[in-house]
This record gives sequence, C-alpha cells and structure tokens, in this order.
Amino acid sequence: MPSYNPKAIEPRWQQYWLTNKTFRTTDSPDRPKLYVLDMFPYPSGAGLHVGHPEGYTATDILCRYQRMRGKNVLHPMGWDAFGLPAEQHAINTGEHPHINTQKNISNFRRQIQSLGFSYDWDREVDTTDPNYFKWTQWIFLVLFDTWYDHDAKKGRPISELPIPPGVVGEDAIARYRDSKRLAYQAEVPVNWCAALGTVLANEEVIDGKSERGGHPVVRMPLRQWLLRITAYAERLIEDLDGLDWSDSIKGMQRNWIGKSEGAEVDFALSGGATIRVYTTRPDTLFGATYMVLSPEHALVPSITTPEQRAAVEAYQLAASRKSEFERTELAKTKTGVFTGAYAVNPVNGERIPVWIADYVLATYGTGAIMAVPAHDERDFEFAKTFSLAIRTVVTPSLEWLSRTGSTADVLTEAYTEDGLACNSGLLDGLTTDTAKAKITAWLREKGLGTRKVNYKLRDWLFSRQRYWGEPFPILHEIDADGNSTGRIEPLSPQELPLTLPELADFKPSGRPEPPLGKATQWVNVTRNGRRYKRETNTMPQWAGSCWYYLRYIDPKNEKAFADPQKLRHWLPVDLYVGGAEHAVLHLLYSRFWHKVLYDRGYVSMPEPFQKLVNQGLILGEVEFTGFQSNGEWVSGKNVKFDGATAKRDDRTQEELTLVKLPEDQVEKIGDQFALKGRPEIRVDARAYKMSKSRGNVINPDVVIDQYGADSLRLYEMFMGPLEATKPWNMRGVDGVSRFLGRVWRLFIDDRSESVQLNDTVQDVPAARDTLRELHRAIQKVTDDLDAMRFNTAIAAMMELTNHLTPLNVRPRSVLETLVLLLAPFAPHLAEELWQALGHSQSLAYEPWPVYDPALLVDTEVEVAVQIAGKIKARVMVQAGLDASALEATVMALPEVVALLQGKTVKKVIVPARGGLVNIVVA
RNA sequence: GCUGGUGUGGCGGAAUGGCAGACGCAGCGGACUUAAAAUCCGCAGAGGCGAAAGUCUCGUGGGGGUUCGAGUCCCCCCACCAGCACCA
Repeated sequence: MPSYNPKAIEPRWQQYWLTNKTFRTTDSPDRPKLYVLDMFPYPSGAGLHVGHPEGYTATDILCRYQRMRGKNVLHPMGWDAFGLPAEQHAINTGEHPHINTQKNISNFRRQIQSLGFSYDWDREVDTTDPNYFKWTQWIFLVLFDTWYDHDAKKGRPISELPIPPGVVGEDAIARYRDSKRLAYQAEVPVNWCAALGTVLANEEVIDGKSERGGHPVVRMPLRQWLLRITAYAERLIEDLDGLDWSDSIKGMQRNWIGKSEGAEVDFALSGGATIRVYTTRPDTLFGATYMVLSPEHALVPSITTPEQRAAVEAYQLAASRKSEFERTELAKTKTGVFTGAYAVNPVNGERIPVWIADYVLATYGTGAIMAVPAHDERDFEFAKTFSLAIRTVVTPSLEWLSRTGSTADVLTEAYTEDGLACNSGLLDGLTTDTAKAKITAWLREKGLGTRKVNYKLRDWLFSRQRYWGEPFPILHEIDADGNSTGRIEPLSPQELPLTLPELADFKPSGRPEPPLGKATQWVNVTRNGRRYKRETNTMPQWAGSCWYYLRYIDPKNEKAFADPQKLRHWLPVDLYVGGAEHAVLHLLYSRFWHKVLYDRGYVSMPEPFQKLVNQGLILGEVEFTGFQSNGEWVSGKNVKFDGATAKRDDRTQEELTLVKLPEDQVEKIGDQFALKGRPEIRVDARAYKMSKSRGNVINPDVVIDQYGADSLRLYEMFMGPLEATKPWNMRGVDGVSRFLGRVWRLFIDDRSESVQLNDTVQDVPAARDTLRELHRAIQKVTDDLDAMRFNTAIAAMMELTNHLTPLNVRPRSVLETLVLLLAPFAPHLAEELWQALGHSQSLAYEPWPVYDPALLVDTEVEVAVQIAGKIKARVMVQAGLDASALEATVMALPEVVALLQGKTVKKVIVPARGGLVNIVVA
C-alpha cells in the first residue's frame, strides 16, 4: 500500500476505536468535564445527507482536540426515532414501524461510524426504546403533577396548590387541580390536518399548511392535551440573556414568545355587560371610535341585536369554516359585521359601535379590541372599508404629513409612530410614553383598567392522533355505561413504561380518532374495581427530544432518568451544535421541560444548553441556467425565474425552456453571468437547497467511497465558516484529498510495497525557519480551534505542509507534531501515520502540542513605507526595533529621502504592531 | 412590513482600524513521461504605459462621513438569504 489509500486505512481504525472503546467516557471527576452535544437525527429511510456530517464533524474535531488537552469529554449520539415517516411506511406496507425504524437506525449508525466520529457508543439512546420512553412518560407525569405558582415564579407539586374556600367536595377539588396542572386537557380549536391524520402544534403550521408535507390544515375544536408553556414565558425570555447563543436565535425565540406591554381596559355596554380589551396604546384611548370582537368571542350572542342576528351568525359560521390560512394570508380586505350593540368609551363617555371581524384573534389578549383607526393600520383599513369615524389623537410630524399627503384632520394612512397627544383631554400635549403612563394610572384609579403584559406564545398542544409515539400514562374513568366520568388518573411510576399495543392496521381513520382506539384490549383497564379507558392520543415527536441530553448522562439507569450526582457533574451542555431549523420548536420546548425539572429539583441549573452554534446549510452545486423560447436565447434580464419555472417578465408571461449550462459556457460580465460570447444573454447562477426533486443531493456514502471519510470531513470544514450557508463543490473535495495525499507523502515512501517511512524522515533538529513555521501552525490551529474557525486552521496546516514538502530532510519531531495537529480533523490518516512513526498506542489521548512564543518571531521583518497613505517602499529591518529606531531607519532610506524632496513631513506614524510606517506630508 | 444576517478575484473564502485577496478550486507555464494521468516547481485582482526590468491608475454592493490610515467604525441607500407576520 504505497500511496494514500483511505479505503484501506479508515475501516481498520474505525474498528480499532470500537473494539478498544477508545472513546468511552467515565464519570471521573479528576479531569475537567466537557459535554459536547450534537442534535440527534431522525433516522429517515433516505439515510444521512451531507448536512449531518457538517455539525457532527465540527463537534468531533473539538472533542478529539479537547481530549488531547486533558478534558473528560462526553460526546454521545442517539436516535430521535418516533415520527410520521415510519408510521407512513407501516401504513403503506403493513410492516410494524418498529421494524423499519430499527433498519433505518442501523443504516444511520453504519453511516455515522464510517465517518470516524468519536462517540461513546455505550451511551447510545433511542427514543422508541421502552427503557427510554419510560422516562419520557415519567417526565410527563411530573408535568401533570406540577402547577405554576406565579407569585413564587416557580412550578410546584400539585399537592401544594392552595384550594380556594369556594371549592368543596372531592370532585370539585380534583377538577380545580386538573385545571391548574402544567399538563392539562382542554377543548381547543386545533390545527387538524386530514392528510396526516393528526392535529399539529401552531409551530408546525407554516402559512396555513403542515410543516411536513405542506398539506392543508383546518381549525376545529377538539379535546386535547396541552402543556402550560405560557406559564414559563417570562423566564424563557429572561434566561436567554445568560446564554452564549447567536443573536438571531435569541431574537427568534423572543419574537416567538412575543412579549408586549400595555393595558386592559373595560368598556361598558348599554346592557350592563362589559367588554375587556387589551391594547398596547392606551394613550390613544380618546381615538377609539368603535370596537371589534373576534367572531368566537363569548359575548357575541348576548349583545347582538335581533336585527343583526342573522348577519352576525352567518359571519360567525363563515369564519369558523375558514382555515387559518384563509383568515390571514388570503384576507387582503377586511371583513366584519356590526352587532347592533354600542359600548361606552370610558374616557369620554362616547357611544361607539361594536363589530365582529376575523382580523381580531380569539386566542390573543382578550379576543376583543378597541379600534383606533387613526393610529393602527388594520383599524384604519377596516374603518375605511365600513366608513367608520377616524379621529387623530397623536399629532403626526410635519414631515410625515407631507410625505403621506395627509393633514392633521384627514389622514391618508394610519400614523403609528410616537408623537404628542391631541384631542385627548387630560393627555393633550404629552409624549406617547408619558401619556401611556398617565392614562394607565387614571384607569387604575377609576377601576376601569390595569397594566397588562401579554405574550403571543400559546400553550403547547401536546397530543397527536397517531400510533407511532409515546402513549400517555393516563387513564380516563368510565361509568357503568362506558361514559367518561371526567375523572383522570395518572399511572404510577411503577407502571411505566406503558408500551404500545400491537395493531393489525395502522391506518388513521381520517377522522380525529386515534388509531390506538382500535386496540380495545389495551384501551380498557380495570383498576381497584373501577373501569378506565386509556388515553389513546400519543405524544408528539418533540417529547423524546426534549430531554435526551439528560439521558446520555446516565443512559442505563433503571431507578431514575439519570443519577442526580452525575447530572450535577455533567450539566449544562457546554456546546450544542445543530441546524437552525430547530431554533424555536425543539429548543424552546426543551428549555421549558428543563425548567420544570429544575423547579421540581431534578436538575440543578435552570438552562440546559450553555453555548449553541447553528451550522449553516450546505447547498447543492452551483447551477447555471439559460432560458430559451423556440430555440432562441432569452436574456435572464427579461425573465422571472423561481428556480423551477421561468416566465417572460412581460404581458405575455410566456413560459420558457430551461437550459442547464456547464461552467465553461458562461462568463462573468460585471456582477452578472452571461452566455459565453453573448454578453447580452444573461444567465441565472445560483446554488439551491439540496432536494430529491431537484436531484442535487450529495450522498456521503458516495463521497466516502471515492475520497474517504477524512477528505469528506476536511472538505466540509474547509468550505467556509461553520455557521455560513455554502454551496457544495466536488472539486473542493478533490483539493483537500490532494492535501492529505501530500501529507501522506511527507512521511511515507509511496514507491515502497509496504507502509514505510521515507528516507527523508530523520531524527535531526529542525532548522530555525522550519521551527518557526511549525510553531506558527501550532498557534494558529490552537487559536482557531478555540474559536471554532476550522477553515483557517486547515489552511495553517496546509501552509506548514507546503513548507515541509520541498525539504530533503524532514525532522521526525516536526512531523510528529504535524500528525497531532491533524489528528482531530483527519483522525484515520493521523492514526496511521502515528503508527508508521513507531507508536503502538492510539494518539487520541496524546498531549496537544504547545507553541513556544520565542520561536514565532523572525530575525528580520519587512516594513512597508507609506507616504501619504500609499506604499512607496519596502525595507527589511532587524526584528524588535522600537518605534523611534524604526522611524529613524525609514527616514534615512535613500528612496524615502528622494520621495520627500520638496515636501514637508507633518507626522510619522508607527503603529504599535509594526510592519508599517506612514509618513504624513503637508 | 418587522427582526436577524450577508455582500471581497472566474469560484469557495482570508484579513485584532495598519501591506486587501492567506489557503484551496478552476486557469496558465515548466519539469518528469514515448504519451497521458498522478506528482513536483512556478505564474496569477482589473486596467494603462513599457521590448523588458518595471511603473502608474483603479479596486472589498452604491453614496457620504470619522481617521495619518477604513473591507473593518458611523449615517443613508441597494441587493440577496433566513425567520416572523392582522398578536391590537
């Protein structure tokens, strides 16, 4: 095996690491701990794509590096294996989802191991394993057993819930407790997706369609399990501050929770009822000229006048049938109906009409608003549509008036900025902030309103009408006739795990009745002489992934989800790496569960993931696309192209033929690409997200087969910064593969029959310049690894290799250090070379090289001489000259003297870092 | 619309306010070879002048500013990417 042959090297070392359990982690407290976590994958049938190894390689490099730095590293892997695709497969084939899931897991494990990652495989977890989901169910019971004490700002055991004096009797107390639990049932309007046969969380609905599959979703009321995540809204926002996460992810979480501050105000109706509204602009109360209730608002039936009843009911019915999508995305124009009722504006006693309209959401605030058309875009639009009064109560700036063509009395659009209040009685002349404070205090004094904080976040809809998920450990009591008594009974921890029953048929009914209902044997339970039906909903896929990082800490524990002492030792996760697609869902849910466990004393810190890094998306290869109509080229300038279809950007909207162009048939003109030789014919150039339909998916197996795992790893890290989105380029893999070949040839005689060191490798001291290059590389690689700059670390090793290649004699000590630097990145090659250098042990725990600062500096350095900011000369000077000596040397240079002839030197600047002198002339 | 981010050679990208383009890909020239591949050595931002050595000008999306000095800091604008979006 003379030349570099990853196929021969890599499987051998992978086997070595597995057999020797090289990366098994012990709970030894003698070394500092480091917990590095990858987002575990859903083991799909399609196998790994190149996006997975990106994050996994980054963390693997850091773990290998930190082990060499003496850290005790916890680095596990597992499977988020419940999920719809496996169940869909079961429906199609009749094969139990378990079988298919295990098959996919085996394939994922094989693929992941073929990349040489240093996971501790003894800690592997599988969310579908009863030994795992036993504890998922157990945590659900904790949620069920917890209520949120808003005064203490803490979740507490339900047994500590104070029962109000009015609540008497066993049943009433049980109902009261049930209504306060963090896991509770409610009849709520849900997102029902008929195609998937399940309801979806709000987070899983994008633009009115299911996140998975893009199927239509409709709203319907259903009894569901919910988790009271809203109780933790404030803490979920506050605790973001202490986390080392990107601003964008923190921003997305804050935005999702959607905190806003304002006031609740009561408007009296003529009939004696009051409508409570939420507003963030109480300062505009004098401008409220009408009110709007959501169509679902509880007061609508009672306040509607007989004349308006028919219209109101028709509108309510229409609104309830609309999907969320139709109510929001499609509704460009405002709709609504007058109820016939009038309310009294509490600040000025004015009688204002009460409408219903679906632009007011039942689920936010109080489900009712005061409409201030002059200062709210939606209200303005509505008022215009229905000719309602618009009254300016905040003075717009003159600039705004002239820009919008408005006058203070007649606005052409809503003025939503701050300003001085007007037409507002006691508020006149006050700034928006002051007016808000003043009116809120006034309302409070009169008992008409109060300050109020609201969140967009809603409780987490936690049940799914599917088979392949964790069953709820909950029993519903039934009476002799088989009807529910309304009492619910949790299983005791000793009864866990509650496993799934076998089913002959996995098909969802198309109606919201879970498939588990078909398992009558399983469903019907008698306990202590009472009859129960099991809960037939299952938990969503998020459940298992909410806490898997805890199980890794103690994966085999049968007494607890993990040993408290081990939890204290390993938490928090020091580094968590994964895709940004989980920015809101998984990370928010996980943080919520963690906080509940924290409140209940099961974990010792309030946040699970101290540092979070999102790897960027890897796109497919760049594609050049030209456009043709009847064989004639059409310039991309005149084309609307969405990546799939192209249309002429004119009245004809003619659909054009797409022509894939090879790179050598295009050229760049300015900042555009054009057909080669036809600069007027512009061509589209872009990289697309990898997708099966586009056919641009890169399979890691293929890359490993062709170039080896070390090359794949190295390429993915060399492409650019970890967090950036970047296009794949197979020639780049070729490049790093050639680099590894060059490293190989530094050591190995590639004309020999066996793996044998080159004659040029000798036990000699290194030359000064070689030492300098080596120590610079050590410094660069070390610093870059600490900052997760993998691409520049690799560049530094390439530079060192380029320095060593031409040498006729290569000092063994230098080569040994190079191998150690390379080891985290290309571990198979490094182990092989380490062995060739005569070592019999794995290098996984060799000490990381340390650089000597004294060796970094040159004896001579080049100094650039600028005159008036432009480089005019370069000179070699002795290293370490101080500023004045350097200035003197430079000023004495003949070419500098010549160039300064006839000019006055105003100032000479010598930066502290050296390397440059700037002579400022008058 | 709101929030966050990104704009640097043919391409991926590098650059604590101090020599823009490290490193790699693609390209060009050379060595080795009967030849090719592989490998090794070298050239390489754009443009002008020059036979050449050289030399000058322009250059980090656009416009302004701060500074001796700006890819980097500040203001305005443009384009693209991601997330959110009737949340009162």
